[in-house]
Amino acid sequence: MTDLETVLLEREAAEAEEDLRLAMLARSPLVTAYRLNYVANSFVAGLYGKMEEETGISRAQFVVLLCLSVRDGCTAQEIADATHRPKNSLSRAVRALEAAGHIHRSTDVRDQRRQPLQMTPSGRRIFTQVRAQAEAREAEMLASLSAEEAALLSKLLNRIAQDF
Amino acid sequence: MTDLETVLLEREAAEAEEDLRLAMLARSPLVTAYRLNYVANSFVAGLYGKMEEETGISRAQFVVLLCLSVRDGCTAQEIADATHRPKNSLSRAVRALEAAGHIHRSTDVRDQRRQPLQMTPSGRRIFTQVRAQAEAREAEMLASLSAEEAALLSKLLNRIAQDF
DNA sequence: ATTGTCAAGTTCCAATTGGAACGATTTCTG
DNA sequence: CAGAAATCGTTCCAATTGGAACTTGACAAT
Repeated sequence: MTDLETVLLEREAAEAEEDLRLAMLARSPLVTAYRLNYVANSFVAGLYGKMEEETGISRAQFVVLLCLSVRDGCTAQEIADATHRPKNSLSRAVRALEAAGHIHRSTDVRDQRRQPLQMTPSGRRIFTQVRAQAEAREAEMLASLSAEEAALLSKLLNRIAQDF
Repeated sequence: MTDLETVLLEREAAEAEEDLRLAMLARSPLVTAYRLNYVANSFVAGLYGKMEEETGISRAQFVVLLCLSVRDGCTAQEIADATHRPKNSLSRAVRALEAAGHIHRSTDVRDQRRQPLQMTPSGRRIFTQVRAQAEAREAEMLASLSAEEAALLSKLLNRIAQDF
């Protein structure tokens, strides 16, 4: 087989392979929802595997750190409510983060059921790392858009998220 | 406790509860990615449980039907490539759909490894049902946007999805 | 023809998941 | 104040998941 033939066949294969992918993005029922989920899945697919492997921080653990970065001292229950994640997996994530020394867990003296969580310096260090990875992935994601378009996208998503 | 007090306390509780949720949406690092994933999760969370319970169609099965609705006769491998879903779970979904009589699976005479899939009339019927559910959910999702804004959102997501 | 490589689909299995029940604590109600 | 109801976090366990190995088939190179 000549090089040219090889190239042509590879291109054809690549096109056939991408064909359904692009057809779905272009014409599937639920186009908007499909595109939204497609992009969201692509985002996390690339990210969490690498993150866990390089830093040992799982998806649930990252969510916890992200929440603490916004409101240090919040509880697992509040995180569960805010992110719609099952509280038992958050419980596991909290324990792992605590074991790794990335967060500190205390008991609310007013209400001993509540256990406010706080990032330790080690937690802040690791969060800086994983945030950088995630931000890089976000930048890749938005690379096809201009700054104005990206801002608009974010605004529209925010509007939807408010009561959804 | 008076009714008014009850209402006020409930509102306060609801606000405290939503506080972190809204704070995350407003100020978390990775705002755009966070909002995107939040909306995508909210979309599927409500949908797939109800869908499976009411029609017996799982998420993976829905994906297969959705692909067949765009390209009848495509194979499990093509679906896996197009949707980035592991092929073993698609294999299971295909078997279940076939067992339920919703799809027909043949063997490509040219290449006996390939098994083109086709919706049966029963499959088309059930797909009409689940598509209606999903479209209703999509409509809920987009309810906060005008038609123009929704179209713009879809366009921006499509642009991102093209090479991401 | 034979051998090696690759692709489609399946199966195996270890790990993860999340719903449900639980124990401990607080809050509500009568 | 006593009992009921609700809340926070944990544990249990059945089911799902997806990576990796496997089977079968196609095809290129020799």
